Amino acid sequence: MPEPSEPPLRRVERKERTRRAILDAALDLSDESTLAAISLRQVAKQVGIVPTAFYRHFDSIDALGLALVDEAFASLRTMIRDIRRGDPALADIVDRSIGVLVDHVHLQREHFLFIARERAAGPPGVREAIRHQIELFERELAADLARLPGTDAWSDEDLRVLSNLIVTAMVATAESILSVAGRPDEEKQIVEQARTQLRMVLVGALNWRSKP
Amino acid sequence: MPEPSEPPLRRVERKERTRRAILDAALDLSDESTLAAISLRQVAKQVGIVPTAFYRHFDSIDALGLALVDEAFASLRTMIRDIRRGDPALADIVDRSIGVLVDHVHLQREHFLFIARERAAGPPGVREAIRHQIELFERELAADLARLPGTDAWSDEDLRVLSNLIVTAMVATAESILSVAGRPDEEKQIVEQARTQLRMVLVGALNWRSKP
DNA sequence: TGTACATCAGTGAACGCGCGTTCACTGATGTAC
DNA sequence: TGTACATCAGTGAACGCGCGTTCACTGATGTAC
Repeated sequence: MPEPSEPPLRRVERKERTRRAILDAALDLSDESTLAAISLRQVAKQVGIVPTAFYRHFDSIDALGLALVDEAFASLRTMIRDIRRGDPALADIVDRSIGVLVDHVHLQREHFLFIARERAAGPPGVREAIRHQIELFERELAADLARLPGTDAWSDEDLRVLSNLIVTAMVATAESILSVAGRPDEEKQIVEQARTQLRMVLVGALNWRSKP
Repeated sequence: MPEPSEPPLRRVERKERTRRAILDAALDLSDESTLAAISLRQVAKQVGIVPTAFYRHFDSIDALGLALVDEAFASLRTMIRDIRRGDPALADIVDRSIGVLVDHVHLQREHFLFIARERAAGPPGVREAIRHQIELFERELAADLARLPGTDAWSDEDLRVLSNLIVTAMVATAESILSVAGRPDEEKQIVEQARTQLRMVLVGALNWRSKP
């Protein structure tokens, strides 16, 4: 009697598996253009289900988009946790942060692409959700910055402004890395550029408030 | 005998007028989502021509997209010229540059929206064209920065890095302004934030190379 | 100025296709007893 | 354990619609003589 290596899946497990396949297919297909341009039928075809079965999992492509935003930012949050881990000695904070960013851009390539693209071109609800998540990141970064030595005299406002500048530069760095995928020399240049930028910004920050 | 106020249009003039109407309609329609999601028939309908007449002017929606990139950047270049005009006294360069940017974002709202959106989500050729144009801006800005006092000892590389950081921050500022359209209070905050960021970056730049 | 012909922006019918959504259904899985 | 019924993920036919593209055309404008 052959030993069954895979126990049969429960109904809920099968459903979850199809849901995953739909999310993966949508992420994959929208990489070719954008969420706004893919059809329910394309997704269903790629998953291997009949178009009407889609409705058992999502109300619309827009609802699917919001689920993808949640997923993408969940994976970004593990990145932030990695950056936070270890002590924030100012000396190597730049190198370590950018190192983690680069690693995650490669590991979570599709999620970064999705966010970069739909932030600007997604359905309104999706854009809004992404904007909100990025704002949350800025707030967290501002709180982290407040813990660094040398920022004691800073106003909350200035912390947020600096945080926004850093997040903007990091988003742009991630986009640049994605746009030169497969050309390691150009990527190295971008990474080096990001390091220099972050250092320049920190030099500016450390010399801030000496002026008005 | 009534005096004819409008002389009859030549055939080439009529054609040019239709071409303009097509470009305007495409810009208008893609504002609702993205170039990748609008159809030739939607454009034709908005212009008031039959779908097949579209082909008298463009080979495809993609070709139309490239024409829009050219137009959008032509209008951006008038902005750059405005910023360049007048002497580059470091004192008010930040306020003046951001003032011009804000004015142009309002005047050329649709062009800025188009670039922000299609940069991330447009057809590949369109993305490429936008990326190229932004790179040209960075080079020009680097050349301008080289003429400022205090950058004599800078390497070309560092000038490009600083230029990229500034352009990135300004693109992000333009996007933020567009996203809060019609809420002047929030816009004021964004503009104030952009000023502070640019000053922080310049403080960093002025103190650069004192370090390694 | 008048005539004959060429150009060409825009027309309109037609095509096959993929779209989102409706509906009644099937049949395996789950549950109550 | 066995039976009877409920649930529900996925099916398949059908709908009306908008899509890009083809083709032969019209008729106003332009040009040559």
